[in-house]
Amino acid sequence: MAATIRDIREQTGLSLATISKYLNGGNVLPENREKIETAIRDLHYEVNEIARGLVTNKTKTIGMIVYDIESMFSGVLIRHVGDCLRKAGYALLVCDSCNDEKIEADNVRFLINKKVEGMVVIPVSWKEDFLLPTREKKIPVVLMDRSFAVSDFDCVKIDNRTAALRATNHLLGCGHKKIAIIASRVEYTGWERYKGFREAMVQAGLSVPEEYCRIGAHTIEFGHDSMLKLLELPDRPTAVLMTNYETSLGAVMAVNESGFDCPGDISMLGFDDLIMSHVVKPKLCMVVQPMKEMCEKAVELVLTQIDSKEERPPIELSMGTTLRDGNSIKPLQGK
Amino acid sequence: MAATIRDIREQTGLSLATISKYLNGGNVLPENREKIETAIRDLHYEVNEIARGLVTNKTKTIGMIVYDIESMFSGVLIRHVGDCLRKAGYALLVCDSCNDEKIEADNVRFLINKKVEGMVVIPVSWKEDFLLPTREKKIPVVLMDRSFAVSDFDCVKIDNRTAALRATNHLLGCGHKKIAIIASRVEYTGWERYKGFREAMVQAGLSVPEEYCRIGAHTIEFGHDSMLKLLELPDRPTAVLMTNYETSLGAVMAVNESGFDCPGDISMLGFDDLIMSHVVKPKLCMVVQPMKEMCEKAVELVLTQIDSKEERPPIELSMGTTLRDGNSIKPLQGK
DNA sequence: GAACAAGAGCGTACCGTTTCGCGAACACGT
DNA sequence: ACGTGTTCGCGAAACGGTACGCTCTTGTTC
Repeated sequence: MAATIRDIREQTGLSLATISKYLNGGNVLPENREKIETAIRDLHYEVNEIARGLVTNKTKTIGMIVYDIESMFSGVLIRHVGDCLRKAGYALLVCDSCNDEKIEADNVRFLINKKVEGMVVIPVSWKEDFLLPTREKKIPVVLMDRSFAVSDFDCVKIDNRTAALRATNHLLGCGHKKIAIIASRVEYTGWERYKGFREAMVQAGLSVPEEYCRIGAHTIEFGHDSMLKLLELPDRPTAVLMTNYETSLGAVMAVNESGFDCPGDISMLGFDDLIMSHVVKPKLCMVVQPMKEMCEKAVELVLTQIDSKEERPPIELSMGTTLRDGNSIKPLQGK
Repeated sequence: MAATIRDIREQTGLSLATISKYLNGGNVLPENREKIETAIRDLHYEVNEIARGLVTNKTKTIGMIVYDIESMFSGVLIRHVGDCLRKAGYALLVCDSCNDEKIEADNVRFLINKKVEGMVVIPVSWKEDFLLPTREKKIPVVLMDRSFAVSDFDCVKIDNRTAALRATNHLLGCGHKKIAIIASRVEYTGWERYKGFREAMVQAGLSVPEEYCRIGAHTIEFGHDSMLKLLELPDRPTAVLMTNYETSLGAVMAVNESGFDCPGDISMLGFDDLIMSHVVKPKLCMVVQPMKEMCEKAVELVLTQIDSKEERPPIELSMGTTLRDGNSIKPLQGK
């Protein structure tokens, strides 16, 4: 059906090798170049990437595994990573882990089977075991947003500790002392943010009651429940720091449903602005990540790994964050 | 590096043909089956889908083009389509049109170049021109959510007219008479929903002032602006019907920022529930689509098109919707 | 026991590219 | 006129599978 390189040979009288050379940007005589180009036009020829892939052993495809494709956070990352890759001539194969470690491990095998040349992964699991198969096959991997305690993989993320520390300091600066935190237990990210929070509190000479620390799942539900529990405490906190997108969302939900007023009754500071900060009232003060830049870096890392054959130690990129103002924080006359 | 079918031949002493037959589920002698299986285990053999694709001319890949990957609506659809395809042994290549017709057209060409066997498309354009290349190559296409005025493609969507009509009747049933609508101008979907709305109003013997009809872009911004304008009218509507996800989101935003109260000052009825109806206060009453079922149908349609070689007239599937209760509608003592 | 059918295995051509080694043609300086 | 170097083209062998048509075993039936 479709024209092949052989059809071009027929029409031009040249050899396969010459035509192939032309297709790959090699030098051919102007006269032959002409012939080939008209033949391509006449026959509507397009190179068959499958056949090319068979011999070059390259698929020009990168796999991306996201923890939850329904999350807007994933969506934004997918868009930017896809854009960058497209510019570099690569395609993106997206897999959704549905927040499930088993599916995540399946995804890795699936992508290997699809012969992707590299992977960008926002992991669900706490351990890197599920990525082991990529090591066997020497497939470059770049983690995003989340990394592991001891990691052997390239990673692009934000400086979680500092971000949380500064966010907490902001609350402290507004006069808050009774600050609660909602964080995720499972991975490094949540843990680092939690540490940043504790550090700021210790520096301020404040102690944090057990019941102010809600460490749990990375879900809207957990954020929701945690916030409700916090609001029910006899000694309510005056401010809450939510350390990821999902729990921020859930917490906002809970406050809106509870009848409490933000910032009147409780101040809030969230993480990971997406459209959310606009849709909720009042506008949420948030820690925002440079998502586009992170994606550019991630793509850069995975492509350089592909290009250079030598091993190199893993690179961990820590990007800065900014604190975006809102009016979800009430200044307290302190001390 | 990786083991090939030829390595298996070495170890087993069988021929390529026999091994290939085994791999494709053919019958081989139990004794040979045994040999092949141990060889596969020993050598960690995995079939090379690229090579297989070259000869069978099949990639076992479906392309999906979504209008905006940052929209949760897209995310949900991607997840379900991906799930269904995976079960059928197909991979999903996702492309993001960024609400841009030019990018959309590029995406079609890109997917054709990637030799996908079929496409699932949530279009941005109002015309089907950009899909013409798929016709030339005889690549099956299924549209989702949005179709064209005169369409030559399979399509899975909801019964937009009825959905809007019933939603409007619900508002009317609550005693509302001054009902405004925010709809998208561009495609069939928005137009049908608008027609359903008009129909219900006419049936109720009510006229709709010009300034109550906000027909425009399919964006959060348009929803936001429209709602603000409606709230500023000297003769404010008592209820607003938002006919898609983005404008619903924008409208909610606007009300929250404006200081008006919902449902006290204004009642709202939205379209396309995603997590949104929980995160906003009060809980939004919404028209919800059977998204999972729609995806199952879409995949079914595209796969049957692939399997059967004969042409058949396009199938347009119209699914029913349900009206999900909330408390964003204030009952009026009418008449 | 011959005729025949069914089942299994085998060779080999092919899918559409790239790549490698080699040779032809040409230009140049001496 | 000759060696030298450069440029460009060619033939053929991969790459890793599938599939067609043939042969060779078996087992069954009369």
